[in-house]
Amino acid sequence: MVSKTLVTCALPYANGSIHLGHMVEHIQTDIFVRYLRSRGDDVAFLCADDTHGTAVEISAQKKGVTPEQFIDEVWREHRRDFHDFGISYDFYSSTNSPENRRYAELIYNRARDAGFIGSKDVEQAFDETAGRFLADRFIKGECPNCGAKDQYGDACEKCSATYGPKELKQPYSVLSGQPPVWKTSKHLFFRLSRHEALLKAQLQKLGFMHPGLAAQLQQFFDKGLADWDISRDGPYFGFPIPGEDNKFFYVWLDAPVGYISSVDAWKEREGAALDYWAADADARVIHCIGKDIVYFHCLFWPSVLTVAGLKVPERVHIHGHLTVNGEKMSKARGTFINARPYLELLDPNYLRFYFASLLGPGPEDLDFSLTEFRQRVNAELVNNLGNLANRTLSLLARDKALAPADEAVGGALVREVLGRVKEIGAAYERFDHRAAIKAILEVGYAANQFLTRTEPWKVMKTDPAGAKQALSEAAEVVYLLTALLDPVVPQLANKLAAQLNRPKLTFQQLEGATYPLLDRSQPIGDPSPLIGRIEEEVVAKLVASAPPVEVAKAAPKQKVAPVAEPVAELDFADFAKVSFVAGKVLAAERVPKADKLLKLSIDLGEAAPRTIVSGIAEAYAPEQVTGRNVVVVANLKPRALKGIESQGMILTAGKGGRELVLLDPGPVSPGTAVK
RNA sequence: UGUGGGGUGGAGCAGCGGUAGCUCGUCGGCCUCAUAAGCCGAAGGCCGCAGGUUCGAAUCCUGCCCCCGCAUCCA
Repeated sequence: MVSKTLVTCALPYANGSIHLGHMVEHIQTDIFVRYLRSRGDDVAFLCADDTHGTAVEISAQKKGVTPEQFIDEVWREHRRDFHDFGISYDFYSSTNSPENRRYAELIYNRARDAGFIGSKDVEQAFDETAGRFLADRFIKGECPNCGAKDQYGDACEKCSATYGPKELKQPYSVLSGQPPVWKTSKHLFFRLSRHEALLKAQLQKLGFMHPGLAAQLQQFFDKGLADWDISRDGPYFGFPIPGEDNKFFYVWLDAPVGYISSVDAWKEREGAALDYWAADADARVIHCIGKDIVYFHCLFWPSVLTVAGLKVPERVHIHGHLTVNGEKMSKARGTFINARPYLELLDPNYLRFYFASLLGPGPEDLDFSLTEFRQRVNAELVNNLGNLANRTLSLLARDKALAPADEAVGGALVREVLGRVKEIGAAYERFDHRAAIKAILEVGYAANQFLTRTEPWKVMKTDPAGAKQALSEAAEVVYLLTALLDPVVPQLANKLAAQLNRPKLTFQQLEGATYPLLDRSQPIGDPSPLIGRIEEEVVAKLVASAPPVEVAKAAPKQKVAPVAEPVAELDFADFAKVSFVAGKVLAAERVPKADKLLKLSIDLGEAAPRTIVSGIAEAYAPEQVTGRNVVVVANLKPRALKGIESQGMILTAGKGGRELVLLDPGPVSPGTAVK
């Protein structure tokens, strides 16, 4: 058993606000950490903002501030959000810190010395106006294959041809609109492939990660581990690479380093991190991440740490994502709920309890259903547990005195609860918070039953001592709840403790504890309702409240969320160029290896039927479309999809996927123009 | 199509070889200390489908269907 534990959450990207999706991770980890602390472990709980990269730079530019100013403001906001949700970070740092730079350099230098850094010349587009190299997605032009305009530099969205950005015709920079020039630049690569055997072994290590997800990573070995481009040419918002001229670490290199450097920042001591991260440190590291960034944490990160002579995490706990009312959080549906609007409407303990009651140890998604949220929290937290405390303490509050413990009469209920403490702690430890909550609720039921059975409010009139005895035993259970509930709803545990007029219990104290736990000579405090119910109207406001503009894209920054461009007005002349024609589907078949595509043969009244590939396979089976009349855009430039040339497009209505309907021109003969 | 996860009463889940269970919700009754809380009871399921193994399968095996995520991909 090691003496110290470092626990981290994934570093939120400094390009947007904290939302309820983030909170799933930070709340469950906070529960885990609070349990470990309660049990007496020496835990450091750290996190930081991930601040570098082009996305942040561009956001800052748009706002007319420097990147440093931008991330500083976001950092304050993030820190406040987490604080207000009761996330008990020992320190919340930033990757744009001197400590982080130092460790990024240290790791890089060690990797280089170990021969793990290679270099390769990469010819890249350069924007002379903007004075910077252009990543593939910052350069557009005409597809060399099909001539489609405004295609990105790596692949054509129209004909799915892949090519290098240099092959684009009429290329232009997205930043300046000017044609780029071609420059060769040296890029540095991390030789991940050298660690294949080591990583395979790492993934097999018991308890390191979810076995199913480890199996999924197998595909990367099958494809062959690719070496990893870790350098970007300046100007780039990040750290310069030592020994190189105008080269910077790619943001994903220095981001996880934040797990290390935040220890130094927290301790305000250079090298403090090595207490945890040195290969032989008497400590363990546990990361908590979402399933979207498994690759980085379970392949790249262990490899980097190993080559740098540092400790590989003992455990990477991977959780699922949050859906709202069963669907992905969406701005359009108003279900994209940020942390701040939630806090303005509702007590954070509700959400902490609700998430806890749903969170299992695995990577399954969990749903924030508004009705479920309100019903469960009201029934379980407020009615069962909150009311238990209140009904017990209210009766006791008449003179605030407890009965002396009498083991001959009482203690059965308390002993029963004590018998479950271990199980509850074990559940918290494996992130099976819903199992912990379930057990705690059973404690609540048992105590409520006990009160119904002993009827102290009635007995009080005939046998005051007996009633006191029963109430005091119930109060013991409430006292136990101060420890059991503390990881999930710490503020409420504090409140209970205050009403009992005692400090709250810890799991450590509960270990080997026996009845009675309460010092019966000490009076209790003033009871009051623990927490009120969630009102339906308030929950409704949660989704009704205008969703914030900025969408925080959790981790993979390389995927920039597409911004909906306003639909440009179209001249009638241009519109008239489009030829809509009625057609009849003669045959349809699925396209192999594509679950959205159907290959259709369509009669347009021409000499030969057209082949059109359409993304309707999720909504229609081949036999369902055969024989149907459809509307076809007949003069669209042909484009290859999955190697099949599609000679047109069929019109559909709906948002896509399964929700999609073919437009029917009615009973007209193939070739009839549609206007 | 590949890959991972999953299909158990209205909802969310547990059970993973031996009489189908928990919470929420619904309905009925009891109680009145308590935040219109609590307690008791009821209705509601051929455990995705079809085979097989077994004395016995929700639980093991085989095949299939459907859902979700990732990959591919959606003119």
